[in-house]
Amino acid sequence: MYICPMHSKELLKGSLKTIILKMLKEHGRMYGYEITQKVRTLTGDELVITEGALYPALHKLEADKLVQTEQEFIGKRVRRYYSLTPSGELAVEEKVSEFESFVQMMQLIIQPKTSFNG
Amino acid sequence: MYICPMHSKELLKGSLKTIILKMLKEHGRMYGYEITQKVRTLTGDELVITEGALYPALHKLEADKLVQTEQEFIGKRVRRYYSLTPSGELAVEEKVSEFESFVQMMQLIIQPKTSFNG
DNA sequence: TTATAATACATAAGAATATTATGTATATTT
DNA sequence: AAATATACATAATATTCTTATGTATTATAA
Repeated sequence: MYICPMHSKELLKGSLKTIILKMLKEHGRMYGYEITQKVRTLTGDELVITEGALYPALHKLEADKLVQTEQEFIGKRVRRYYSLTPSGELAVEEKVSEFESFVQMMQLIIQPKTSFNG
Repeated sequence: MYICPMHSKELLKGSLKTIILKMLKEHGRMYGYEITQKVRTLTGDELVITEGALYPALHKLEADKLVQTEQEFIGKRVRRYYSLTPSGELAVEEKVSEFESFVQMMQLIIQPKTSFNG
């Protein structure tokens, strides 16, 4: 299985943790694979988070105590659930508003106001 | 002179070339330092492009033939003007619409539609 | 007039974060 | 039985920033 994701993956850089935290905020506890699938369906298969990006990001968030984990066994298969810590709850809001600020700044550059269509 | 830029510089990653190309598109030919200053004033000192990011990005764009340069001397000081090549003209549109697609995808994640406020 | 700040370029070391590839193993579908 | 999907993980590599440093000219303020 290999699906070509969005054209510019570069833009994902710096937004992945925001995405993960927001998904956990919205859906409560989730496991890694579940996050990638939810993001895919949410974005109509446009945004595909690779495992090589996802798991290191989750581990980093855990090391930073923004998420906490609990293991479960589904049959013999291990599943690692992630959920927000109190710090994580705060971090989501920060990250999301940072992103929104950034988009607003980008709009200033991308959609410059002229005397005609300003 | 050292001004603290936006909180999350991570987000810049992947957008810098888009910014540069769009600035050249809007303002015609520009030199590096001019780009940083224009971006700063445009964004109310929020987005500060550092030299260590700017010049390598410009050199990369030149190597990729998206921009072309001409040197000028202002007194004894060299100034290197950049402008879009035909490929660069195409690339701006691509990059900008990629960015806009990305933002739309992020909105799907960040502002999920509920049955109440959807 | 002289020190400081602004202008204007450049590059190197290091950090962060992604891609791509690989590995392991279980469960489900064809 | 084979292929695909589920579910984790990590290593090598690439990209792209930050931070720091370097050089040099011009303008401004003390």
